Amino acid sequence: MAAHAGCMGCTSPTRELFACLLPEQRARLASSAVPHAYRAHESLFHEGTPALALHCVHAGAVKLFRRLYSGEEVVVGVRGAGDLVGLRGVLAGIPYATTAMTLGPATVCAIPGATLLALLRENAALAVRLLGRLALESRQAEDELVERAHCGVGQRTARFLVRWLAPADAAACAPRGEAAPALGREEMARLIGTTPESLSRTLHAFAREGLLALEARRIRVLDPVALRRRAE
Amino acid sequence: MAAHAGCMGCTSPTRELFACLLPEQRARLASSAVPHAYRAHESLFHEGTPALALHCVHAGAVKLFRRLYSGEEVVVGVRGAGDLVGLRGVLAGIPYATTAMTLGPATVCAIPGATLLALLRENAALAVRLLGRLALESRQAEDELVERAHCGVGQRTARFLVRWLAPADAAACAPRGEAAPALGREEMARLIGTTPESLSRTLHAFAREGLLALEARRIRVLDPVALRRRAE
DNA sequence: CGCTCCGTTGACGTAAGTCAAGAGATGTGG
DNA sequence: CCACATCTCTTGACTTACGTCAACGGAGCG
Repeated sequence: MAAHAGCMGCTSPTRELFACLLPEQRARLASSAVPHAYRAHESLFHEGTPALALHCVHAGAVKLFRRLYSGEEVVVGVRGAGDLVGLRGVLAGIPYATTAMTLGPATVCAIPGATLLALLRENAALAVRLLGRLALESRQAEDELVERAHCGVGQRTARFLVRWLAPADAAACAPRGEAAPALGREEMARLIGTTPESLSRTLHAFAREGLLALEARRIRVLDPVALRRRAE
Repeated sequence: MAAHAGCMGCTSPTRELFACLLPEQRARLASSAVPHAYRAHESLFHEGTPALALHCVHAGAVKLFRRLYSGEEVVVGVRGAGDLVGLRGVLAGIPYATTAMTLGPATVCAIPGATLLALLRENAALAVRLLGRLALESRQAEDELVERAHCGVGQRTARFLVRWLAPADAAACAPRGEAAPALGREEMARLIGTTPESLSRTLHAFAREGLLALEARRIRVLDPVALRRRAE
């Protein structure tokens, strides 16, 4: 158990989620949930493979994407500390629809699907909470769709930067304090749903307007208010 | 009960979903699930309002959309016979994120959220099935996102026509046999995520290639194979 | 007959992807 | 420490797919 102190850390932003467990159940969860420190660009699971585990992101960030026949990857979402990854597949008993890959160093707990389903059968409150999470997941996908459909690259970029660099709700979640990993242009572009070239132009346009400072690999926000307004 | 024969019809494509109910439970469902015949362009519920009921589409088609500040609507999905609408809001206890509106005449059952949640508490099997549906909903949104992100208007149009006009799985679901309602260009364009002008051009391009015949308000598929290939 | 509405078509504008070349970085071996 | 190779980023020129605007045409209807 002591060995899994880190995993109870895993349940830290997720603590509320598992707060409804009985001590015995919590122990069971702790003993089978295996926390793992990933390095950058490691994958948690692959599109199309059976959903064996639910992943709780403790620290770091994870991108979810599908690979098209053409080989290019379409990112459908990014998850950070406190988020669950792979919930849908586990709950519905269907294969993962996306590949999950860390964007930087990350700590992630893997909760075996069987364990989760067992807990879920015993504890209705947990079921309700997970349901809420699944609903959130569905909503996020929809939001993402609307955003891509309607917003231009500029707006999407601004929105991304706000979410990525701003510990907006830093007040609430302490572990989010960690600096977001510096991304390459290629990767950042994919997360936003554009190309490195277009991203570069957009970024420099923002810099010219005094919103950002571009230094080496680092992006510093100079005018958060204007940036947020740009994100609408 | 006899009055609700139509509603057990409502559970017809959905029959499998509610097959797990005990007779007593099924009776309870039947007595509170109210089937209603909608006319074209009536709304089932509105974005932002509390999710009071789960809607089962018995016949017809329903579009789900959000309205932007600008006033334009973004369609995030279309549901047909056998599909559930509004599941997410009811299960998660959050307001509807979209407005649901019939595309043509439609028969839809409204199951009060309270009734559903009560049944759900008693019947774990039902919970699991609904969960699967919610997972499906989440996946559909993701699919839609990938499609919009990657495919051009031509491909999306072809894909839409295949889904809309082809009783592809007509074998399985009999009630789907009904002709899809003829849509105006404006509406069809929105469903595809484009403009009436672009749609018109695309449609006529398809017609020139011999894939379609455009007669008055009706679109007839001349070469289903080629059309499907065009949809990838 | 003339109205309005919808669909069609053309001309044009624009955002963003593509291609290609250059400019910094970063790293490696001599 | 420099020379060289590699890689990422940036920039410019070009292309393309669509959206936008506007005019036109036909169908339905009073």
